Amino acid sequence: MPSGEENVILTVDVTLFTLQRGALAVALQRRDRAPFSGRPALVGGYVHPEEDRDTMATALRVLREKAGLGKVFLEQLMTFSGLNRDPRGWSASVAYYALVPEQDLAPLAAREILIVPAEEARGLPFDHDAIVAKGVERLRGKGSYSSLPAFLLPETFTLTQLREMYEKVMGVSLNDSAFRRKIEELHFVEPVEGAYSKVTARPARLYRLRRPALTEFDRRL
Amino acid sequence: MPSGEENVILTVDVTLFTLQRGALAVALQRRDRAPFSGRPALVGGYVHPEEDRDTMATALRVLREKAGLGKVFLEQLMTFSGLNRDPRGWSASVAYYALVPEQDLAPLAAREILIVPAEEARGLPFDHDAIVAKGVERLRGKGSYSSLPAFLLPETFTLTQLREMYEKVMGVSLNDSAFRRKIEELHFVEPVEGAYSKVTARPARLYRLRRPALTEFDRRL
DNA sequence: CGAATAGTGTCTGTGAGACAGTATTCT
DNA sequence: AGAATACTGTCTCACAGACACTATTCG
Repeated sequence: MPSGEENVILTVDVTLFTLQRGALAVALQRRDRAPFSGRPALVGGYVHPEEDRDTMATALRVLREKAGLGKVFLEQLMTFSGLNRDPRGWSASVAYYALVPEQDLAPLAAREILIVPAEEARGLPFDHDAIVAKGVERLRGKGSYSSLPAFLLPETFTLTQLREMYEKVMGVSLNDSAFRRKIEELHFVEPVEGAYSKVTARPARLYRLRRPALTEFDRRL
Repeated sequence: MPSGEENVILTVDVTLFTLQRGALAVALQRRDRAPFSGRPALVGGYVHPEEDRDTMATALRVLREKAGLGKVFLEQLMTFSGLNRDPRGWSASVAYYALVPEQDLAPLAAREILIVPAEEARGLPFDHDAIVAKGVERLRGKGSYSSLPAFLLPETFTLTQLREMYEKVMGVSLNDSAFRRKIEELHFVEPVEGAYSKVTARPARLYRLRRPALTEFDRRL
């Protein structure tokens, strides 16, 4: 029998991304217990083996219990581990990232959760700085060849909103007509019959994702 | 104090990729203990917290102890977890994948390790089928926009060898002159001064990676 | 010399950026 | 009408595939 697998702490940490004032932001929750009690950190918690089907279930439960969030886009990022990341001892944290449209953030208000711009999420406890950095990196990378940025938008959106979201996530500016062409060709979104957004001078057609899950493209947007 | 984190099994599993007879293959090791004793499975083992700095160290140790391998390309894939993947109970396995040139496989011979084509690695115990599938997926995906396939080649290689490796990993055929142009532009490899491979009719210039680590490209190869 | 493979030069089609031009709504 | 934003059409340039052509070695 192997000897050394006792006393390993297994947790899940979620980097919850959203948009705030037009910039990519992450949710930080003030910790209510030691270690680092009172300090803002990623939303996370212990894996409960008797309750959680797997770590994805842990992430969903943590989002529900600690942030009041139900359906969100959630994907595993990577696992961070080692002796020094948690003062309680050797630990492994399976990190996830979630994408939540700004409109769906209402449940967070009651829960001591701050939304801070992604670049300002520094000096966090544990190795949460590294987790956030990795999440941003993944978001930028995968954003350019997948429907990922669309999950930061409400269910229906205009092509201008979609382009602007890609621009914010990828940190570049995109040519409008080329963008429309590519969206047309990739057809991972479809127009909602007869639905128009009326917030701008000329009403714009509303689109929605054709599939509820992430779509990856052959080429970059 | 939280209640449910005891008795969680934490392991590491490594999908060791190599090339055999021109096709992508994985290393499987006959298990020497329960569960699934005697069945071929991925190379893996328990995390030893008092010995392993982190799970990457576990992977390196397991490769050293069980496969006799030292320096190999190693990257985290993702973590697989849940109640049903291991008959011993709720477990989490941090999966890694390794790339080893065919020439470096000598140490495996003495160790009950089989090399089987990636598509034939089916019916493995635990959820190792899923881990292999995810590894192949990652390899194919990342191979097209990074120097990843080069890590399956010996230290120096010809451009024809490099192209063929990309073709095998990505499962497509590439235009030779276009490939050479892109390699030139991306310059993640450099010619070795005065070194030529003499295995073909006309000797070919030998190249090596400019950086020992993975390089990601802006565009696809 | 011919076979075989390495490596180069050039043509062409496709697709992306640029940007002008048209459409629709509001004040 | 004019502003503002949505959307479309077209020009051009760059790049990738195709492929012919040259280079070098061996038998």
